[in-house]
Amino acid sequence: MVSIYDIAKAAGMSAATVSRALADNDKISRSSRERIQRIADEMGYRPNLLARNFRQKSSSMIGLITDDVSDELSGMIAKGVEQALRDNGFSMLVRNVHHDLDNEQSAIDYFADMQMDGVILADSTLDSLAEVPSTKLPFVLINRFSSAEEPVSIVCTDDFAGGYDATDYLIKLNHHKIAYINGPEDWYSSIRRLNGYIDALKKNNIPFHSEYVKHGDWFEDSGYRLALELFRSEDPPTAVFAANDMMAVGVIDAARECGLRVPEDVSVMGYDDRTIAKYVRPRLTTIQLPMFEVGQMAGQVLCEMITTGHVPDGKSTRLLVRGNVIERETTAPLQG
Amino acid sequence: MVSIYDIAKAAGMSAATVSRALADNDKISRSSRERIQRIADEMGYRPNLLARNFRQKSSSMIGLITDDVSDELSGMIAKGVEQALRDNGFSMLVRNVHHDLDNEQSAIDYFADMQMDGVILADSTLDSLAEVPSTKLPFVLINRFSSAEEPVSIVCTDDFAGGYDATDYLIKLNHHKIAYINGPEDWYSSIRRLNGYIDALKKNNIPFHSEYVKHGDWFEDSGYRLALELFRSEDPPTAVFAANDMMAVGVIDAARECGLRVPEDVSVMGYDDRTIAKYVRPRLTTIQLPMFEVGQMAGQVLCEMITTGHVPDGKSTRLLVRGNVIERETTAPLQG
DNA sequence: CGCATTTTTGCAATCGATTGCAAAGATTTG
DNA sequence: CAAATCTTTGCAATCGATTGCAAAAATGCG
Repeated sequence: MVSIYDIAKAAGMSAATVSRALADNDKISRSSRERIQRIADEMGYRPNLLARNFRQKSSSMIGLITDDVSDELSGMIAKGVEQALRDNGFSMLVRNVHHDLDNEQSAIDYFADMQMDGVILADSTLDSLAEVPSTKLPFVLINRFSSAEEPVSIVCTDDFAGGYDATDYLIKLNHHKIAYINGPEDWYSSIRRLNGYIDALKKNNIPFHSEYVKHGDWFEDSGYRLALELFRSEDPPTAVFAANDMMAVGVIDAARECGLRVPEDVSVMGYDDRTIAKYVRPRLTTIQLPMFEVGQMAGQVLCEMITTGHVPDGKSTRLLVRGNVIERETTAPLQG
Repeated sequence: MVSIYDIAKAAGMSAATVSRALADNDKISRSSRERIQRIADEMGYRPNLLARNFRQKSSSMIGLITDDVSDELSGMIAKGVEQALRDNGFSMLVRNVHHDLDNEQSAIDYFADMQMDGVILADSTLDSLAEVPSTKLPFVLINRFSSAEEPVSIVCTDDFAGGYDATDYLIKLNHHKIAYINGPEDWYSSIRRLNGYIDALKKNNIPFHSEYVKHGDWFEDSGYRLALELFRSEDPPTAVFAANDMMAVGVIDAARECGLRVPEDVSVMGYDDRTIAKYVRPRLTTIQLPMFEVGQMAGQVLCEMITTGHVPDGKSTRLLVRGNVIERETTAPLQG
């Protein structure tokens, strides 16, 4: 490998001059600069970034901690993060921690030892126990919360608004008997979506019936079972809002099983807008979460923190990203 | 930050000794080793990996080049790669190149400058023009081919076998009129799957009808349109095999539109086993590709190349991974 | 031309670790 | 007890760049 010393020798100048010339420093005369540049090209010089970064005490890399990149939403986040980082001259190291706090801590330690410039902690499926990570690196949280005192930067999808918008959309379709199949009770995101649901009912003067709220486990089958209960109850709902798309698919199955047509007899609303939402029949109306943009924002915020020297004003940044209702085929105005 | 020199001072020994002690080198007496270790812990010493890697001329990182991590299959590959790398003490830098060869080249250059230990080039959607990358780094290709002389390592899903197995599965169900909706004609993977389809017909003494082979563009809608043509033709097929799951969903739509029941009147077979296959109704029978394992194997092979010093025997390694038929609800024995 | 400025360049230290070789210290052995 | 051997430690170089400061060269000006 050719180093700046080799170039220096070939050019009959010092390594310092070569370094500055290649950095296009204007302390070096134009003629020397061009000559050195040319020689470097001829010799096929490539800078050793490890050496440079080491000297500079910054790796120009940031670490992305995620539970599982192969999850569709996490993948979108990763893509957005990578995009923003690249635009800012950073690159992205990924570590899947599989819902394990020990893995997470060891990833953070590794990042710190590697002199990473920052960390993004994305979308922990463990959000019930999401904590502020212990690290001195600048970091940004995605869809996680912090109970700590210190200011943190967070980019989050707006679960409350999502719950509200979904419910409000169904109400606008004249539905009053709207059931909500939530995720597990102890998840923050579940709680926030539920609050959005409740708020939408209240704002529209629709009484809240606790029998209309069920808690699933995010999986299809729980949506199916709980919807069955709802459809077979005394006073079945005319619309069901599920807290994710998988459970919504289960709801559609349950409706079919009960001889109910979707959307004519019952409307179904999902959440997340995963790919499956476009492929099930009827196509699922759902809340789309712009995860790519969320990742991008998180990346951007982190880069700014790094560039400008950590936390802006020593204050927490909290970006709430609102999703959109994507109207497809599982919702329709209430008949009669 | 505390360095080994700080520890050396505190311990009254030289930095060399500290370095060796922490590396658990047995040239250092047990007592010194323990004392140094203890002091390091007390001072909260963390090794600077950038310095270490720089000195060692190896970053312990490998680069993953992919078109788009947010694609489900690429995400699975990335997950498998990361797993294998971590097991071997490497970490993974990801770069999305979005089907752009310039991006790919610049990513490779960056990786080389960064002193990465290797590169994995995954799953180019551009496979028609997949070429051997120009790099001196050890690399492994995933689902790509090389037209070059030099030996390369490749991990690939077995498209021929996939095409064969899918077709054979339908034949075993007594179908003889089997249509195949392929991807674009100029994709290698399309060609190989088609050959598998043809071979299965031949082995089972079923005449090949070119009217039964159509070329789509991988998207749902092309599956729909081409299936419509098939179902409305003179002699409609009793089974349709689509070269991916998206097009298969289109086929199901077309069948429904033509008043054909799936699977009673027509069987439908997909390819890839994406998540949507489990969520469409009826659930899609398809060829499952173990992408996680593919990624893992590629990672493993690369780590071995790096550890043992590049290409084994100077010969190409070519691992072909066969998928499995996942029986679900869109296929059934031919009636009557 | 000589002195003051300005522009270019080089010296040498530095970042934090690792490592070959030699030296010092400890232990064994005849 | 001295010589030989083995164990433990330190010196100093090295990896490839960057950078503060000083020196050298070029230029300007009276």
